[in-house]
Amino acid sequence: MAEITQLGFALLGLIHQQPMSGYDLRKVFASTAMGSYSDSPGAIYPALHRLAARGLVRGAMKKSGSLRTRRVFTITPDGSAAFKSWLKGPVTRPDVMRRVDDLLLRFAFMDQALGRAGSVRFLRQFAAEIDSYISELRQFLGVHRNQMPTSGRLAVECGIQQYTSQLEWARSSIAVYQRRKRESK
Amino acid sequence: MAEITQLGFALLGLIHQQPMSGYDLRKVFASTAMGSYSDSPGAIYPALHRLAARGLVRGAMKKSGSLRTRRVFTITPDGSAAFKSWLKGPVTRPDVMRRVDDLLLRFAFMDQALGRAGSVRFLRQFAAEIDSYISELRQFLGVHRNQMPTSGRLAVECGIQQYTSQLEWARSSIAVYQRRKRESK
DNA sequence: AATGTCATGTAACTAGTTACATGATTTA
DNA sequence: TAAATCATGTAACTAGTTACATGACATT
Repeated sequence: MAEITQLGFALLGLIHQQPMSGYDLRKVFASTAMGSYSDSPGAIYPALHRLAARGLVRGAMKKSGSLRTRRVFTITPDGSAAFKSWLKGPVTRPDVMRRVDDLLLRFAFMDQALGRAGSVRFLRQFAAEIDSYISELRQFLGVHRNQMPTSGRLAVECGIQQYTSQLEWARSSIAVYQRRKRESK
Repeated sequence: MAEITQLGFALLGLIHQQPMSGYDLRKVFASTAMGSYSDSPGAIYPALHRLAARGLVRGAMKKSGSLRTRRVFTITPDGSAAFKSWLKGPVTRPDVMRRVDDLLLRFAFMDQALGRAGSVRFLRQFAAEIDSYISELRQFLGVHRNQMPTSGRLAVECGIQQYTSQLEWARSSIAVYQRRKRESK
């Protein structure tokens, strides 16, 4: 069975929060900080139908007042399980290298679906993987810095700074959860 | 005529630096900080053929010692022009929102192809666009912060920090070029 | 009456993915 | 001789893109 795409998981996550129609989902992508996903109907409707065909969501026609009938999608138990197992997946090197945005999307959904413990577990993995990738980038720079043009070197340095800022963020976010835990005692 | 993809420009940029075979290019993607591009033959060889079909690169068979004959690609004047016009393109909001990596790739090539002035022009545009996007994110957070789960809020804050670090990088990089300019006088 | 927005969808095209094929040459 | 590496390629599949179609209702 083909894998669920990032867009699929983004849809699943939003529907997990509350039932939504395709149109609602498009508006979310168009208007919130989740702008990295396409709000084009040619992407969203087929993706929703794929999720429905696997039984991860269920669509029901719903007349809302005077407007056109909408197909509102609700998550199924299977869908909820698939979503949570996606959230729980490990943070890998390729994720960190080329899909940090997707990792942050995963994290954004985490509290509600897995609770504080899940979020903290994710952040620790995230921090560890970033930390090790920063070392790799530094090493790369050390070896190649003299053969690189200035802009090439600066571009790599931008990456290092960016990951460093994300590492700090992850550590301070763990602290936020721990503070909250103490307070709730 | 269909547009050239990011992978296409990445290939064009590397070939612009020096003639290379498909195999060489794959190794670059697999071994350097340009890991965000696929090193799969099913992506690279067709992409090279597309560039060749447009006359942007030209491939020539070359026997190198004892190994299998390689097809070494060289950039053409048309290819060089297309590459430079890509480098000179504006830094847009969608670029900043979902393709910062691609922007940094563009920048990494910039020194050699456009010189210091081009790099600085790029950095100024980059900084301006990032700055305005940070404002947008802060505003979004201000409006929605109370309706968001902790992890959602933190995820947006991670984005803000990341862009802030990139903004600082851009400004200090401009300074690097200016210092160098003074020194060379 | 014309235009705009709500809402869902499809068709044609494109580029990327995985997996395999090919064959030469080098190393164990 | 078997396995690994060099080097290029193709086939089948997938999901995304742009652009269009459809029709109900709302606004001007």
